[in-house]
Parts: sequence; structure tokens; C-alpha cells
Amino acid sequence: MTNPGTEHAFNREAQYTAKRRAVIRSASGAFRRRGYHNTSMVLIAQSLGLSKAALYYYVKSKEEILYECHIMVYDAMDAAVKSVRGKGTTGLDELQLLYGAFAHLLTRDGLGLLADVDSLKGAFQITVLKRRGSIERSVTRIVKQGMSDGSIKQADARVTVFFLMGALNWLNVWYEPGGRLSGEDIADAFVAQMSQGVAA
Amino acid sequence: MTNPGTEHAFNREAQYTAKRRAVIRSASGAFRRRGYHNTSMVLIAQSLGLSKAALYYYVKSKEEILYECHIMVYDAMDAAVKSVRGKGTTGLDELQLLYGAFAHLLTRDGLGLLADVDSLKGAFQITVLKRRGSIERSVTRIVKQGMSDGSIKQADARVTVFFLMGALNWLNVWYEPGGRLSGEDIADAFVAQMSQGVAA
DNA sequence: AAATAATTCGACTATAAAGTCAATCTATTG
DNA sequence: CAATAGATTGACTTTATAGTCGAATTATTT
Repeated sequence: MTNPGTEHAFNREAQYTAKRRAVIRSASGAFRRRGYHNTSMVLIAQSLGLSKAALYYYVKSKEEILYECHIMVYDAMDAAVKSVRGKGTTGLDELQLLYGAFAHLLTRDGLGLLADVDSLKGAFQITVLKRRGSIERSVTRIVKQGMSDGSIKQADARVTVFFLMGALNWLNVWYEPGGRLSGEDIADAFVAQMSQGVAA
Repeated sequence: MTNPGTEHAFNREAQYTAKRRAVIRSASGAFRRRGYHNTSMVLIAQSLGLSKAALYYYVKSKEEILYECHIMVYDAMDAAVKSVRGKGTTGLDELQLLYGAFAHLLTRDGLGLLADVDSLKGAFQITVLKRRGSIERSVTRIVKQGMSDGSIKQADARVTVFFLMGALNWLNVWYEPGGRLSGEDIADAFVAQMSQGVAA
């Protein structure tokens, strides 16, 4: 190694961030299944084979975990928005790509939108609401584009978007991984229904 | 009065139930805006001009309030189901009536579906989940009828219903009474979008 | 207006769960 | 194989809030 000591330092750091991510992901699943306030730090710790105190080596507070859970999903959604930008020939086309990507994130990829924004305080809440607003605006932009190019029927764009986002958010409540329907099935069905619902 | 004493006894009883309902309704709004766990009994009491202790004259526990909030909505939804039964000429027609009625309940009538089923324990939770399942089954029945009579396009009925119920549930998060859009506007938009989305 | 019943409250207890910390264990490095 | 840094813990404190209770207040009846 040209830079002695670096490789181990990196491993340490990498393991730390990996374990931190594991905490967030594990908590995210528990929050989705049982709700934020019905999930204790002790339970999160146990499900990772740790003590509660060890958890605080990786996170500053329970609220921070919730915050990171939200951010994790919104990062993935932002990436999806970016990846479909300009890919569709029409607004409807692009909306289909994005909506399908969202549905995949929330089923196949094991991510889950959490409703519990109210439990975040101050800057945490503001940031999360901003991120959600940003996603909604991206979708609205595509919907409006579709209305301009004639692929999507005229309607109140905001209501249309809320309608569609609502269907996605409800996934958390009823979708169970490994159930009768795969993430693909659901994504396909959602895209089909969304598509027909907004088409001109 | 042929039954002396009854009229006052009735007033007492009526006032008690009226006040109890006020507790439930007030709490329902607070739960929707701030979340169940972020709403303390003290706050519910204050918003009614009562002390916390007085609250316990009307309800047995905070959990009971949450339970009643759920039941209140499901009662109204059951009534809606009943009122449209057999009214539509086709499945799609009936679904439009029901979906519009649901949207009205959740906007104009100030009712709100709560997501926090996880905070209910034992029999409370079981009952609420049963009621929700019952509503979903009613909607599914209508959707399937529509698929039979050719008014609704073939698809997985359960996913279709979850999609539609999700949009309704999300209303709690973004709908604000007295905002830019009236309950009517939203109900109309929702029915239109739902309708086109599922039509054959 | 005395007696009774309904309603409300202040001041308390109980409890669950978040968060802290000094001590300990484990891995890494020179 | 010390010595140092990283990781984990048991036992503790703190805090928020649900829930209780006897006393006080208000309304109703005779």
C-alpha cells in the first residue's frame, strides 16, 4: 500500500457506516410494521443483537433514526426522478416510468414511506416536508407537461398528484413482501391503473 | 308528561353522550393533525375547556378514544355502502356513487381516517381491522360486479381497491378544510380520476 | 333549602421508554 | 505483548404523560 494505515482506517469507517445503515434499515421496517411510537429503542437494538446503549454509538437519538428513514426513501425517489428525466416521449410516458420506479422502490426494494412526519421536530420536520414537497413538485411538473402535450387529460394537477401519491403511500399498510403478489405485479397494476386514470 | 322524571333523565343522558361525542370528534381532529402519540390527553382536555381528569368521566382510556375515532368513520362508511347498494345501474356506476360518498365523508363532513391502528391493542385492534376489512370487501364486491357486467376492466380486484382506498387515506395528510379546494371539488376530481382509471 | 346525584378539578401516582455514562471487552497497531 | 482506539454493555437518571382519587363544585329533585 502506498498509503499505509489507510486501508484499515477505511474498513473501520466502512463498517461503521454499514452498521449505521443497518440500524436505519432495521428500524425503518419496524416503524412501518408497528409504527414509530410503538417501536422502542430496546426492540430495535434486540433485532440487531445489540444493547440499547450500543445503538447510541451509531445514532444521536430515536428522532434521528426516523429522520434518516425518511431521507433514505426520498433520496431513492429523487434518484428515480433524475433517472427518468427526459426519458419519456410524452408526459404520460415519463409519468409511467416514474410511477413504476416509485412502486418498485416501495415494494421490491423494501423501502417504505412513513407517515409519521408529525413526530419530527424543528429542522428535521422542515427538511422532510421540503423533500416530500420537492418530489411532489417533480411529479406535478411531469403531469403538467403531459397536459400540455395532450397525453394527459386536463384536470387540477395537484389533486391528480395527491391522488396518485396516496395510492403509493397506502402500500405500506397492506403490502407484505413475499405475499400473493410480487412487487412487479403490484408495480404493473399500479402503472396500468394510474395510466388509464390520467390519460387524455 | 306521562312518564314523570323521564324528560330530565333523558336530557342528562343526551348531554352526556353529546359531550362524549364532542370529546371523540375533537380528539379525532387533533389525532389527524398531530398524530395520536403527539396528542396528549391534557391537550385534548384543554381544547374542550376541561381538565384532564374530567375527560376520564367520559372515556375509559386514551386508547378507547382512538378506537371510537376509527369506529365513527367506519360507521359512516358502512352507512354510505348501504345507501348506494343497488342504486347503480352498473358496477362502475355504483362504485362512482360510493367513492364520491367516501370522499365527501372525509372532506366535507370533517371525518378522517386514521392510520394508527398499531396503537390499538387486543380486541380494539381486531375489531377495527375487521371493520376496515368489511369496507374493503364491500368495495371489492362492487368492483367485481363491474368486471362481470363489463363496466370495469379486468384486473386484480384487491389491488384495484387498495389503490383507490390509498388515495382516500392520503386525504388526511394534505386536505385542509377551507383551503383552495372545497370538499366537493375534491370529491368530483377523485370520482373522475377513479372512474376513468378503472373503466373498461 | 336540604338532600341527592352528576360533573369537574387539583394534586397525586405509576410507568414506559428515551437517553447517559463509567466500566469493560475486543480489535488494531507499533 | 503492551498500548491505544473502537465497540459494547449494565445500571442508572430523566422525562413525559397516562391514569387515579378524594374533595369540591354545580345541577336536580323533593
